[in-house]
Amino acid sequence: MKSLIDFRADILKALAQPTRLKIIDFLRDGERCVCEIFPAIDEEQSNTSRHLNMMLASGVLSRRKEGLKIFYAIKHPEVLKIVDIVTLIVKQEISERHELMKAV
Amino acid sequence: MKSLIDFRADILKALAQPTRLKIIDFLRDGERCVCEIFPAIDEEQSNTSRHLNMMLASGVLSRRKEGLKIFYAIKHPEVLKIVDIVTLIVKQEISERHELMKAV
DNA sequence: CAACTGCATGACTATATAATCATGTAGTTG
DNA sequence: CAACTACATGATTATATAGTCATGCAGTTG
Repeated sequence: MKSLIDFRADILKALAQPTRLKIIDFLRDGERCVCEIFPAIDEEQSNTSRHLNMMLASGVLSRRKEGLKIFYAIKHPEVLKIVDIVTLIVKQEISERHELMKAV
Repeated sequence: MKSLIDFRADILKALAQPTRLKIIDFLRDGERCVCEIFPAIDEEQSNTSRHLNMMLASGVLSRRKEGLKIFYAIKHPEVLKIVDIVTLIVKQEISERHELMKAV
């Protein structure tokens, strides 16, 4: 049986990959069908589909069917908050490493 | 060369693993030496050391030497914010899945 | 300086992950 | 119903990751 900590790791893992981050970024403005997503992030349809299903399973995305198309959306708006905080940390890290370079 | 999105994935990856989450949780109250950390999270010293070094490299932890001991600490307080948000999402997910069970 | 302490790392194993190509399938349309 | 569209999935490959055991190494102490 999965513990609470495993669930937390699953959510974070669902965000911790470049292709998936690109998808999250693209879904910021709202739901999109797969046919829009994979060209936008420049990945294969099959690969994109796997990542979408993975994020669906871990509870990061939600899915809606409409005719032939399937629309994915960010399920919890908090996810975007996380991504934004990470962006902030990265900026701090980069400017810090930049300072270290200048010091040499 | 690494892109910004790769750096973001690296930070998230550093958090997206049960053993590392346990370490983060244990470091909430401040810096600790390795000799305190690995018994607290009930992992081998070598394994703990690898995870600590990994989180150090990705910028999640900082390190301080003092005699024989090496103290690790959470470098960016924002990291705790992220973990807290994830906990919130997990709780929402679990209560939602609980509702689904009742519906059956 | 010999023995010890605290941590890191090499070598290895088992497992997970990401990506690709080909194919399958549900639903739509002429 | 045949052809098509949009998406998912099987099979495979290459690479990454987590963990273990043994060993190395820096710094401390008697």
